[in-house]
Amino acid sequence: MGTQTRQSQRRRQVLSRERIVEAAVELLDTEGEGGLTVRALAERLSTGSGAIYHHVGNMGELLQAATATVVAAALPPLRTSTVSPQNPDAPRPPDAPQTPDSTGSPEDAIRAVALGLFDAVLEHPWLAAQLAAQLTRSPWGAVTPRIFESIGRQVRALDVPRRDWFATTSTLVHYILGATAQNAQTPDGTDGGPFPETAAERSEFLDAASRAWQDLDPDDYPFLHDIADQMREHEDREQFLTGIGLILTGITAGAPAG
Amino acid sequence: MGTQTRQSQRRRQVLSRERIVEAAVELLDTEGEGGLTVRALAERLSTGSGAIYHHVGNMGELLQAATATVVAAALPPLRTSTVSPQNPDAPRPPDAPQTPDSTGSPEDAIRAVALGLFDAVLEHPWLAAQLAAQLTRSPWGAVTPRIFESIGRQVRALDVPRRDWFATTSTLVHYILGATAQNAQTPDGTDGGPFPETAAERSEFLDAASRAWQDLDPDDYPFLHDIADQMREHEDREQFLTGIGLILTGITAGAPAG
DNA sequence: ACCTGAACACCGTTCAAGT
DNA sequence: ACCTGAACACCGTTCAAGT
Repeated sequence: MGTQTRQSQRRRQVLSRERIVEAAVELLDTEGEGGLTVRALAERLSTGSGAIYHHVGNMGELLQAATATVVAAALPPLRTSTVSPQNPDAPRPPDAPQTPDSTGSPEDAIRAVALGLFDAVLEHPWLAAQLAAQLTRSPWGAVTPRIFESIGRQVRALDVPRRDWFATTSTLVHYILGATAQNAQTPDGTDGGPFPETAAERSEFLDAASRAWQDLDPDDYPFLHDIADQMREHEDREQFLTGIGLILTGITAGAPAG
Repeated sequence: MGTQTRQSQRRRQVLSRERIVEAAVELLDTEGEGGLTVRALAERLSTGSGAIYHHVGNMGELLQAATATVVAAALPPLRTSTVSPQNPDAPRPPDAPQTPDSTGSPEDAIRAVALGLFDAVLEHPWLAAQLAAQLTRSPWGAVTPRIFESIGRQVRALDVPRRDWFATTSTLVHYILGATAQNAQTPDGTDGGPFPETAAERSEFLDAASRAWQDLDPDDYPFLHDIADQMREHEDREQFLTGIGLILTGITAGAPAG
């Protein structure tokens, strides 16, 4: 047990893809979208800029990995951790607690998944733009499948005919991503920079937007003019859940339980 | 009618914000996301890079203006022109199918608005990323209000109680933007570059994605594994309309006509 | 194998200088 | 007022050179 052989705690930890992604997330969280830079990353990891490319290959790939990491942490685990599904001969104790999935309705589980993403975006404002970017850049790869799986399982648990699974899940995922994108609350200030987000600032922000809607020509924008006050007073989270509820109603109304 | 006073067609037209935005759209259309550059723009307009900043002030502002222009062209006019129901100067893509006429039900009008955006994204692949970016950057300003107004008017025409106008419209808009974002069909190739998009390429693309889903560990991704074939065979436009229909069902089921 | 860091080919933006 | 275009302060990425 030499004294100098192990400084693993904090000093010269070997560079790895995992450590780089972790540092990238921290940088994005603290400095904003524009804060993630190969040079900044290298400095934070006490290494040269070129070293990054030995583990990551690409800035886009790094952003994708950072996004995937945060998304995975925000969603329920893929495998229920308590019991291994690979062990069919394991005897079930008669008093075994039911699995977490079976406790609530599928609707509640969908709401939980959606809120997990919603909250992740509040915690990591850069995530909204990244989710959207990833959705447009690699629609079926990268982070989307992870979200699709979490939602789709619950759709399957609803009384949705098999042929509608894909369309139904797509609708939910698209809504969640669209709604989530708008809730980044990163005002316009020339992208990047640390994020605001006190309650007072949010209120001020909505006030300004509401006034802007009210100042629009009522002949061009009669609707916006009408609901400018409704917009100012809306609550993001509540509105988000209302949307989920609307879609769930549409789903179950189309295929009533039988 | 002088011979030399008007060379407005192509030569030394005075630089203007409008002309710059127009050139930006062309550049984005032909060269892809990465093709819009102040230098490229200046060259295309036969001017210096600094001249751009006399009219636009900002790259972000320019992107916003380009997005707003294309979106406005894709949506029905804000004021109904009293006489002619048709819009003669609207540039229609050569193979664009006709959209449902707005003379029908509010539901059909909503579908028409949504399809207008859907088709605009097909025609301008860069639009998907820009819509998403604008949604996250200035959620209530820029292009969102224009879309909100078009959808909201039709929501008002449905039997939705006034207090639900905002939430209902938000839900539709969020879904439309989320679904639209995924339909950019711009594969991963290091953003920018001219876009692909033959039918064969699309099919190949979906095939690869479907195979990728099938190759996932069925213990981690049972749902994706199950619907991989459904994903491959889905038709974007039809799926998009199914989602709209689902939400419309939810809306009318929640507030039945009375 | 892993890392260094100068160098390269780009960006957006500015600004003295021209007309 | 409008435009020019060199210059500035950045980027991401590469690659000979080190260990």
